[in-house]
Amino acid sequence: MTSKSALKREHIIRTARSLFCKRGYSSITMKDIVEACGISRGGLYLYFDSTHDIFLEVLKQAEQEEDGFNDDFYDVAANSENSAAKVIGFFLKAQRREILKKEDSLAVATYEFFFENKESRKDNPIRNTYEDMVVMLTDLIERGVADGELYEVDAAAAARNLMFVIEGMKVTARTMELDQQMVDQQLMYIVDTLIPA
Amino acid sequence: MTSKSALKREHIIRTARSLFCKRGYSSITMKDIVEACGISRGGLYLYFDSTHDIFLEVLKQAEQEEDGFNDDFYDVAANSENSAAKVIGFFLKAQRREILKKEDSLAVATYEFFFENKESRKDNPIRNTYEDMVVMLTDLIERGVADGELYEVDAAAAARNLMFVIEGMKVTARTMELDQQMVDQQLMYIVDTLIPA
Amino acid sequence: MTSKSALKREHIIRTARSLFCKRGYSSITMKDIVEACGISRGGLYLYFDSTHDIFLEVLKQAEQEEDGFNDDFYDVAANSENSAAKVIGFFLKAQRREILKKEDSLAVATYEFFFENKESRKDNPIRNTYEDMVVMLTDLIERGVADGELYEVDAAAAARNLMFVIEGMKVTARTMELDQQMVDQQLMYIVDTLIPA
Amino acid sequence: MTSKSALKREHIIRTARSLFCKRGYSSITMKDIVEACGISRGGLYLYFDSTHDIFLEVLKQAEQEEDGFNDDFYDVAANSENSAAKVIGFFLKAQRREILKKEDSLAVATYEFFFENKESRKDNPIRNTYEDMVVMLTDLIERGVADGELYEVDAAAAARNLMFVIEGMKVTARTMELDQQMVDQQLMYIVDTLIPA
DNA sequence: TATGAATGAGTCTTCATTCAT
DNA sequence: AATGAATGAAGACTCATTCAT
Repeated sequence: MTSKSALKREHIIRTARSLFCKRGYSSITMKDIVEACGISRGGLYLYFDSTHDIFLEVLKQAEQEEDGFNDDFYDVAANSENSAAKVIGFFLKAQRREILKKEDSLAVATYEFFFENKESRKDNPIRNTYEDMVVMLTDLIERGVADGELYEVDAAAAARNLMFVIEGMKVTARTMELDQQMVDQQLMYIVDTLIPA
Repeated sequence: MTSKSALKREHIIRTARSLFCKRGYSSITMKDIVEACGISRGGLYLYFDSTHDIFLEVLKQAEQEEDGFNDDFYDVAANSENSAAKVIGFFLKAQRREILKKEDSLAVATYEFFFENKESRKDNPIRNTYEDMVVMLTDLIERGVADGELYEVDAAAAARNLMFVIEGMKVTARTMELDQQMVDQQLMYIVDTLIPA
Repeated sequence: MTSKSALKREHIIRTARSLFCKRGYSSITMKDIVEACGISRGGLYLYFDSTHDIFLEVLKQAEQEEDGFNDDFYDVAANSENSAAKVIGFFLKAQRREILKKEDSLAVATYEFFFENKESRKDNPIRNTYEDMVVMLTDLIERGVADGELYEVDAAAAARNLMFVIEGMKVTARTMELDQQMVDQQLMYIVDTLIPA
Repeated sequence: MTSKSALKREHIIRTARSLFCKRGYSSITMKDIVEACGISRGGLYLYFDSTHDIFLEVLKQAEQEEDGFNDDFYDVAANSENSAAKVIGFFLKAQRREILKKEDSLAVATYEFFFENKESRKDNPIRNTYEDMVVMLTDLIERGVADGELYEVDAAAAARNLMFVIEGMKVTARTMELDQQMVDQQLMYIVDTLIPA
């Protein structure tokens, strides 16, 4: 049975998450969260000491969901029936969604959080998930190269390159303008540099 | 003639810039700037109404300096004596510096600023300089392709790809960890996808 | 039979007392006591309504212990075998300990409590014990004077004088500095003014 | 010319002082002072950072006034025309006022302050003034003894004894009850132990 | 122009106290 | 009896902004 207290904690995290998605990290105050949750000032402090702590929790939870995707991705990648090209396509499609996501994205909040918290950079859920992804991509590309499906590229470098392009588009979508067309153009370009026509 | 007032304005902008470099955009207050400048509270308001306005001015000035570089780059690129490969190398070396710059970089402040100011995204100096760069790179790559110096790529897509990888590394260097080695690996990789060995 | 409830009450009082000894009266909150006792917030309120009430109870109990000493003192004083000088020496030695006691003393808390609670000044356990002591000392000195053991002093005034010097040293030890040597000097001085060499 | 700012500072100190006299130290908040002064919350912070700092200033000022008395006392004591007995009488009369002072006394606030601030005990204006007084009294009693005006007492011990009795009465007047009669009785007693009839 | 004192709104944080279980 | 979640009032502190000089 989930205790009432655990449910409330959940409620706070979910509410806070939607605030962080809408308005980023830096500008959110404990008061904002209190009001959005419809609880008392003191009540929030029973569960969390600061927006920093709350965001960490939001991140942790978001990563768990993301890990779900990664697991799926891993399964797909591990299945030798699927060609590397196909898996890469699957991956890019998912990333495309992330890049273009507006309402529901923690991207801006996460950037802001890590700008402010240099200490947290080394060991945090985001970082770990990120590195996992690099490893999976590297393996995948290696396999593709071995199978002659992909160009003869340095798999590790290519994997990271992919990640940097995606990261670059993610941040550009949130600081300048980035339309769907351009994302598609880029993804296509990446595919072209990896997969012989 | 530079009036006293213009000098003071300059002084404010320069001082604020160093604050923004050190501590980003969001956390800087009018009070911080007043204190760093050694002027009076009221005095600052004679010149600027908010940190927002000041940052805009800082950006404008930073872009002017950058334009200086762009002009140089343009000259180098336009000089038909220089091979496209050589110019791209020149460009990448400059970007490498930007990516790894710690002390003196407005990157974090700029990200924070545009995260908070969605309105400013469409028309701002950064954006314009950025687009100028894309155009120059596109021209350059086109020429390289035409000369048979580069692989047969879609010049526009390749130019943007370059920019996204760089942007991705810039933001990663400021939210996670990114060492010089990895930057070099990536730049090498880019070169390899463009320039036949 | 000691009920469970009475035991808990005891536990609270004892725990609170050690807090008051360590940190005085004013700064102690109900929360502090709850946490030190390891009981629930609501639980404490079943027994006491405020730190004020708790402190009163602590005082009452402390006075009972002190009354034990006073009874002993009274017995010693009443025993005509003991010279007045000897009894006074016995008394001063005990006071010396009190004055210099650091860890385990309620002195600061008591001062703070009565500073804040003017109403309680007239009738409280401290006051009563104090007056008992004055009476005992007065009797003792009277006897000593009658026996020719002490100088011819006004016994009531001398008794109070003794008490004021002690009080003065007690408070000085807790607001300024007061070393053991000075206490001894003073006790010696008092003895000299009372007892012919 | 006294600047407006210095006047306001003065105003704050005077207002705070009367609060400290009325209600002691611990219970006074920055808000209390703000309201008593009729200024804004932020306004007070322009001058002082905490009640601690304000009280220190109040003490400093009070000590300056007290030093005025001490100077007078010193002059009287130094004038060889005045017998030691007369000077002691002068001193005791002044202390009598202090002990019985109700409205206008910083005594309680000062005790509370030093209970809370053990660090400040060693070097603070109160302490210094106190030690000055001990020295003056010691000199005075020494002289009185030399002149045969006083009993043959240890001057240093007698001076401190005097101070402790006074301190004892001061604190007793503020934690229990102490009427004028008892004070007079005690002062008389002190005189009797020092000055032959 | 320039100053810096002054304001007051906004946020953080802690606690006494209550109350459903 | 006992728990501990919840509340809301209270106080600390900071800043953007104004204004008299």
